[in-house]
Amino acid sequence: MQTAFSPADASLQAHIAAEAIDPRVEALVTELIGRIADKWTMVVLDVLAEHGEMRFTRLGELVEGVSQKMLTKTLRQMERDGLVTRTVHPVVPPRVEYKLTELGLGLSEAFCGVWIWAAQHREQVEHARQTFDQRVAEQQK
Amino acid sequence: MQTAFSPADASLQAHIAAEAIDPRVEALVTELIGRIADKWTMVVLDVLAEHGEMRFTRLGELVEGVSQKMLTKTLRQMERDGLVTRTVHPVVPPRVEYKLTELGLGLSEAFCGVWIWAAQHREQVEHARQTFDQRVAEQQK
DNA sequence: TGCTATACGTACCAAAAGGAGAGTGTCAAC
DNA sequence: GTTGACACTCTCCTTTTGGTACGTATAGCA
Repeated sequence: MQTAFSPADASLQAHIAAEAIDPRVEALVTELIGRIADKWTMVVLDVLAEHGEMRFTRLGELVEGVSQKMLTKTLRQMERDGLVTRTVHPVVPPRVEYKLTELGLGLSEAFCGVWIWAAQHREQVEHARQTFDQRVAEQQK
Repeated sequence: MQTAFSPADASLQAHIAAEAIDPRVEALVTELIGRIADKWTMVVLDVLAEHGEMRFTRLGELVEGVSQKMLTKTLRQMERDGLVTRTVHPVVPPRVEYKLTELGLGLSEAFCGVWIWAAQHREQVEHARQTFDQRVAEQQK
């Protein structure tokens, strides 16, 4: 066994100082973030935050590149996590509306900081990548 | 072809209003976030932000559950993206120190909001999941 | 009698992620 | 002479992810 280094832990304690330092909190938070921070969830969150209530097909148009399968899966997951509500109108061609809950809206606001950071530092990251790749290429010569 | 809905887009324009509305910006930002927001990168970012400079093995201890393979890969990627610096001391048992750059530090701060949100709303999410699962189970009866 | 639209569900399959475990090189300590 | 520390690297193998394509129900329309 070389995987999973020793369980010495207790990190992150300073993070939310007044909040609980529950031993399982970090694991749960990590899992939550891991689940939320996949590509599609983030984009759907973003589109929904900007356009409000929306139907399935329209969402699929705005979330560029997503397949129907993934959109369905992502929306189900978000519904399960309480981030969106799914309203089915029992009409002839089915009509389903998706909308962010308060919880989802709050998350999208929390993520806003990351979006802004990414937009502002995009060039720096790209430059760093070029430099790194160049260095690696030279070492291999 | 049913995948990838029509390319009607132009979303997110309001996001960083004054900033460029470059057609490729969104794609690049999305890719950047997608890369950054994987499980290990986030945790490494967090641990490094709290403990400062650190060696490989120690990092592996604090990032609970990570395998050496994944830790190496994650760190290489972060180095490539300019988030960490890797300092090799050419001594007998190798000694390598990892440290966040300004860029990495900035990102960890941007992510802080998400951490806080996750910690604060963990119970709500768990409750939503239980409700959802129950509803699904009842529908299948 | 088809045809279309909507919001999926499902079967199949390829690619990627990621864990387990062993190997590597070097030098110092026992 | 062998063991151990460190920071990996490599191979093998399983699991997960995600894309493609097709199926489905219903009713209005031509």
